[in-house]
Amino acid sequence: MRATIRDVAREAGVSIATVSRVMRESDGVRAATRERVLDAARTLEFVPSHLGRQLAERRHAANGIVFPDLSGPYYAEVVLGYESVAGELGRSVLILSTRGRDDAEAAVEAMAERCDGLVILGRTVSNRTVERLAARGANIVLVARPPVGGVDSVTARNRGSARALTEHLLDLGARRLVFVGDPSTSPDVGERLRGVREALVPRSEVVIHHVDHLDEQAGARLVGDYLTRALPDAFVCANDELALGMLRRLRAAGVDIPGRVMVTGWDDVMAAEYAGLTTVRQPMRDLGATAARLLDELISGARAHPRHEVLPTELVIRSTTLGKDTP
Amino acid sequence: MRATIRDVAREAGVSIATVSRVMRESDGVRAATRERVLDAARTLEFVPSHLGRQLAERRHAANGIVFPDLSGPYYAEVVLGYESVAGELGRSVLILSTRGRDDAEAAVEAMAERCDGLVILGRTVSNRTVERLAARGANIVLVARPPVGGVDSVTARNRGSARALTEHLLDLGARRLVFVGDPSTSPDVGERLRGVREALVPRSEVVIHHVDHLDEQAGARLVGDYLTRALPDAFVCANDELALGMLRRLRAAGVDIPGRVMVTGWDDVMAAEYAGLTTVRQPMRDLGATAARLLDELISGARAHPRHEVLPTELVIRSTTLGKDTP
DNA sequence: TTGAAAGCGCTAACAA
DNA sequence: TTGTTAGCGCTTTCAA
Repeated sequence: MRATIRDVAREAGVSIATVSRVMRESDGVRAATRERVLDAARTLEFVPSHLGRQLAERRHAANGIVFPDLSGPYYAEVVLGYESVAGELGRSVLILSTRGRDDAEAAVEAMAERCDGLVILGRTVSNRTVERLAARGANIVLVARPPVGGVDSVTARNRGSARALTEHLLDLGARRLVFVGDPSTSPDVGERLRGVREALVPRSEVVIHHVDHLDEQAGARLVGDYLTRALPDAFVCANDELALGMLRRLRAAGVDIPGRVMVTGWDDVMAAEYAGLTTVRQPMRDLGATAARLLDELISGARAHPRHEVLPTELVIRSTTLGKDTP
Repeated sequence: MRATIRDVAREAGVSIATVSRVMRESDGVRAATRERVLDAARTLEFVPSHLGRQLAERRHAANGIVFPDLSGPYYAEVVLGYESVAGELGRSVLILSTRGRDDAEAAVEAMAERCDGLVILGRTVSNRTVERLAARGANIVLVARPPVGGVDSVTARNRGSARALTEHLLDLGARRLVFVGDPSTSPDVGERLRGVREALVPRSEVVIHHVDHLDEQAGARLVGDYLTRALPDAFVCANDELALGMLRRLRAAGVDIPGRVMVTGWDDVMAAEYAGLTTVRQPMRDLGATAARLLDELISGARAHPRHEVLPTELVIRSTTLGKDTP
């Protein structure tokens, strides 16, 4: 059995209160006494129990982060940015992936019980759940999701860059665009579509091609629909994975890109560079880091009013819209 | 203030023990009583405190996982596989990234205090720390790292596939190989190099090109060294990112691949496919899932003797060793 | 500067 | 079937 505070107290010939003071480095303990306690702790290999401490302090010293998945580079980067800041702030990080979980909402609520606050990415849980948690007093920061009630949020600029991306396509002569992705799958995607629409000029148009999953398979699959009929001037994909999937099939079919059709993605994942994909880069790590800081302010009570941060994004032009096909 | 078990007991007119029984779904409570308690809990919005429960049960119901980084796809996938199994087993998952942390060892030891067991990936902490934790009674599973003492481990087959990969290169006529990566950075890399050596035939040779970081930048950088002098027949890279970085620079310099020089990676990340990179696929998600199961056995005390799992890997041949340069 | 004692919110052994 | 009570390991008044 591991040594407890009482064992140390006995060994050092002091009370448990004194041991507690020494271990917490609170002052008001004579140097000689402190030494005796530290000696005792060392010989007994005493390590204060987090469990006991947390119960007494009624705090977890841990934060949670909820995300749909970690396969794509996007969420992994966000989580990483989050972890690094949370770690610096002395908090442990609990993770929860809702992918393939039918009890996501319950799992998130359970998680909320185990930490002092949590970050929720994208469309992992319903607004109702967010509101219920907030009402219950949980500290919450939403990422890549529009604000709900008085809850903090951090998002990357979608509309403006989608507009810039679209203007780039229009400049190159594109008029018939197909937006690939479902605006209802994520708030981000909805905003991107809005940006595309805002950029339209007379005689240009955008058609939405709905897909359920924003992954390579879906992208590759939908190419078939277009090989038998007319191709648009450009495919504006909701994310890179979708675009990469399309690209592969289009190239395999010998379609000239960007000559015959242009393709764009969103995120600027690592593979995008190798595929020569024009896309929009998001500050993924910063999203996580910013969320961690906002959450810390909430937990430490340094701030009462909600904040909504919007981080900048950047258009990255490559060969799928400009230049020859080989990257 | 949130309701406690005592509030519910008072509201329902029973003792706290009964409330506890109902909340834990332990039987031996009359249906009518249970209903009264559940009603009271509902009206008071009572949610049992994990803190109190954990202290009483002296367990955390949480596992930790320690990794160097999450940027590459490799660790993200392992973590994902881990989280999904741990989640199913009803455990929360704590994460800790050692990247850019100078107090990694201390952070890991602190983490060990907050969970019932932990998984350690690669070379994140020293053997000494692993041994100290094990001696202290911590439940540990090592991933992508050779066994230490009586500690569980899970690794992917490195040597055999490295041998197969090398034989593939030799079959294509390669004789002068350069192994890129530092065997000392990770045990996996050391094993891969060993596999390469085992495959060598008379008049073939392998030279090691040491690099500190196994990322794209490092790969791109070291290409310069070879453009001014003779290229080998093949670059065998310790991972895909390194290979992708080299590939980009080599292609930019107009070097014919695989005609002039062949290139191979390891991991089969998403970008590898777009780059046409010959590589070895690892069951990344499975590594994490297997680790989670082993850890659960340790924690639940279902197993006493250490286990060492080795998962299969698969050679994936693409255009950087076979075929024309365009993927 | 130190100690005694009362919690923190729960579980679990024992008694009724 | 239910209640009483003693912890779990710590923090934190309040007194000395």
